[in-house]
Amino acid sequence: MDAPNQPSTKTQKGEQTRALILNTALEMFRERGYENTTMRAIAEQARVAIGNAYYYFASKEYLIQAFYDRIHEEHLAVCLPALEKERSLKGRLLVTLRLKISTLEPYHQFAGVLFKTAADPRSPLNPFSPDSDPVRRASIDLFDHIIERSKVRVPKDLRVELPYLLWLYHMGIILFWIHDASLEHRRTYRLIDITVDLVVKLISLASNPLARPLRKTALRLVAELREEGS
Amino acid sequence: MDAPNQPSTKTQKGEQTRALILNTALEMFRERGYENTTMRAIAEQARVAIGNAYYYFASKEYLIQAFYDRIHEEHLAVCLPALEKERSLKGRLLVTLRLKISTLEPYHQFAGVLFKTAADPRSPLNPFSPDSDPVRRASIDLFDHIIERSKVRVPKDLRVELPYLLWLYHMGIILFWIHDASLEHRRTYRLIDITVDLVVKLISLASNPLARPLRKTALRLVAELREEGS
DNA sequence: TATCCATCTTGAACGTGTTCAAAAAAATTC
DNA sequence: GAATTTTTTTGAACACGTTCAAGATGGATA
Repeated sequence: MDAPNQPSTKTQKGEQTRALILNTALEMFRERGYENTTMRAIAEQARVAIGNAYYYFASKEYLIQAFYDRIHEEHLAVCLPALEKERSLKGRLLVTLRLKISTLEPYHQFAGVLFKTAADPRSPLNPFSPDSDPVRRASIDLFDHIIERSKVRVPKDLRVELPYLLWLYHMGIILFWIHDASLEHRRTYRLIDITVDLVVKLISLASNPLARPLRKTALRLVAELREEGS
Repeated sequence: MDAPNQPSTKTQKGEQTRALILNTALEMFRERGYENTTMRAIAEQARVAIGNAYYYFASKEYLIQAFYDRIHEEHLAVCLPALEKERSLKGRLLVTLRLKISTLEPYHQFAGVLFKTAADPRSPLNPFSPDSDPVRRASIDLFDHIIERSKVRVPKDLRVELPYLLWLYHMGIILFWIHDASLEHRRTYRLIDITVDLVVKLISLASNPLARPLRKTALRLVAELREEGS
């Protein structure tokens, strides 16, 4: 059995074929959308037998998993340099979220399917599922980095949970963007502006010593909800 | 063209066939799950041609739409009587949410698919889509009724938005329940207990005259997000 | 070089959701 | 009650995602 995200390719040639299929698929998804791109069409375009696509990707959905990985890479590539110039938490969050949306931009119509499958608790694409673990961790790490190198100081208990909470918040923004039919997704950018402001103020409030009991209660709730099973 | 929720049945016999197919489908969904129930199997069990099922339900997904309607009816049937004995907002919310979860109980494994398709912005099953309008309205009305006949007094501006906000909150609870793998979904019931308490306190806080500016800002944000398009 | 074996590739075949032209049944009109 | 129109019912046919037994490839071993 292979590790979920380490596809079964032991050869350089295999790696090439895998990349070829994935690139072809993503390009076609971007151009025609997910539903309108058949596995047969992908295989044909990549000049490969249909069974071969299934050798590298267990199902059509698994191509989306690979999409997650790529989006995260692209986002990092533009986001990290931009973050160098920002020290305030507010500025850092703004930059990160705006660039996330612009990175996703070419895939907007495709993104619907993305969250459709992601919402199924039994789907491997569910952002909370084990299969998504690596990307999720990497994504949460980015928010950790955002806080770490900003000027804000937050209490330890909150500091620990904050990256995860910000990641959740950022998922909420993406969910909104998916449903956002406004021109150039202006409403999403507006939502980012407004809520980043709110979030930063809220963090500031929650960091106040007077808010300690309330913060403890809230964090206990969060911790409980994150627990698994039983 | 037919109204989305008024299925194309002009005859009493048609209505019967429609009901037969729907009942057969829901029973099979409950017993074997959604994916494991094929349209062919439904048609066979209902002793009907497969094309006939498609005459009444545009797609397999539309059977879920009908499921929404039925769940809401069943919920009302147990909820309204129980609400007669409760006058506090807290008690009324607790009763409503607990009974909602217990009504959904038999369909837990099926519910995953439900939200999977519901999350797709282009799907007619999206709770925000026009096709879902009637059920959504009815569901929001229930929360209106909960507030109206409780003892609480809230400012007009909040009062107007509150049913919708509580409906959103209740959707969040259902989302959690879908992912809840704990025994008898204890964690969901616990979440209800904790968050109902929070929500009631929050409403109380927000109703305080001192909170007026903050409340206005928050409500403006909500109103803006509810807006459609452009 | 010849043999071997893991890796990669193939495409026919299966079951699925869905469509549609045609037939049957029922309702309406004359 | 016959003719006509509307509504309902039928099932073969289509395209899709997916599976799998069989074959091809190419590097390691002898």
